[in-house]
Amino acid sequence: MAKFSPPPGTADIFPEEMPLWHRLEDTARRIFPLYGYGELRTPIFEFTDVFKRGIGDETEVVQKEMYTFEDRGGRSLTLRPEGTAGVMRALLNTDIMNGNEKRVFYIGPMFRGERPAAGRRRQFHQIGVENAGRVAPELDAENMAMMMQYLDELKISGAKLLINTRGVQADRKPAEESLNSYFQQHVGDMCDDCKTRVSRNVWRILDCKQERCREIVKNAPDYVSCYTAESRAYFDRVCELLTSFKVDFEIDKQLVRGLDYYAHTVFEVVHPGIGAQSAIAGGGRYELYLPENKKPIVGVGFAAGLERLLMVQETLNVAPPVSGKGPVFLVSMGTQARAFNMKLAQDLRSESVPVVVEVEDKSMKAQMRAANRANAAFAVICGDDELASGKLVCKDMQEGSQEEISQTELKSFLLKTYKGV
RNA sequence: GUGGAUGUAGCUCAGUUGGUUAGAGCGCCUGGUUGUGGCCCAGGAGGCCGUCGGUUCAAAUCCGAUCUUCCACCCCA
Repeated sequence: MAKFSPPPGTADIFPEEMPLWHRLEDTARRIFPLYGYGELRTPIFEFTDVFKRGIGDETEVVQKEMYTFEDRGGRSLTLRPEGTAGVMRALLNTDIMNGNEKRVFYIGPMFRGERPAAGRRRQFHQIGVENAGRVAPELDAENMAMMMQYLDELKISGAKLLINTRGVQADRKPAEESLNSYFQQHVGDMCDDCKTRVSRNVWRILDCKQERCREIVKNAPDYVSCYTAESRAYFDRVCELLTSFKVDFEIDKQLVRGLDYYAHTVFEVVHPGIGAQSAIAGGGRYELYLPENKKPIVGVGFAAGLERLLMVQETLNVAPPVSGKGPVFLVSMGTQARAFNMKLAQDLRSESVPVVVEVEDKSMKAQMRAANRANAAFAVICGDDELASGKLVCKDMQEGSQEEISQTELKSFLLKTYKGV
């Protein structure tokens, strides 16, 4: 039991739940190409510097959540805690830095050494999208529209899109100063965490959950007014476009995201009812520096947490995908019949008909029970009589009716019902 | 990393103020006359009561430690 449980924060995903996962993945593979995106697979671990530089040395993720280890050559490697940095590392091998746009998406596990809780795992799974190489409000808006279409296809209703702007690097200094001087005045009334945030990272104070801090945040200065007119126009354009796409959104000035590389638009999709971790997808525009890269890579993208999407689908009672027709269950009475059935099974499988055979010498009753449990569509019975007459008994498990049928007739019947041939 | 709950058969859970061979439902297995499932009936298998240590004549039940799971915080998807 406990002895055989997987490491904390990880989980085995069994065949029974796989259809739900495949729906998330298949939908991504169907929707994202409509916008010109292709799937990219990058390694699950990278050189540690890719994340240190890419995500930001100061971030919580990098400081205390990474699974870092040395390989035999003494290189420092890290299990990827997010997708963007690795994707950009891969795209650097293309001509992305010359203003060429790249559109890719990825699906896979991420690793963060946090304490597990509702919607938070140490190995979790994300589907993410990156549009790299160009800067344009059109791309930001399109990215969010695509994300919302994806969620819509997954029947995720009641999700709220929150957006905000972080401006560009030059905007942040004046904005930070204005926030700083305000919070300095209220330091005494803030929670312990926020007291240190005043000097370390004022932005974090904006999304503190403590009641007393929220009161203070309410009257915080409008830092966006410190941005340049250009940055504000960029954001306004993004909002206009979203409106014209009929994508509902809400501007949330308290939305700040934890990774250093964000610039301009940031956004998050939240859904109530899955616990404290209500963000099911999030992203934004970024300027990302990789080791030995003087110029940042620009792009816009988002990632959705698959476990959280599944949680939402569960609370919304989204119907599970309809499963296909159950298999053909071959019932054998006697060893000769079983040998016959084993061969027949191979023959049918080579024609893509799903077949299950009982290999132990069990009673007919037991085999029929097994057929029922396997959700078989048909049970085909073979015993001494059938071997002698050359006619098998085929029972429709749904109808309960059965008939004698020759092997060749059976085969063409099954091909027709399973493949429509 | 901090805090709060939790841990008994494959699953969901009972187990009274510590007292003999630890229970139920579901699931599983075998039967209910010769080779027919789902319903019903009967029987059966399956637990060192998370682990280690302590208190006691006696511990699933009390105490401690540890681990797991769950939830919250920090942070994020």
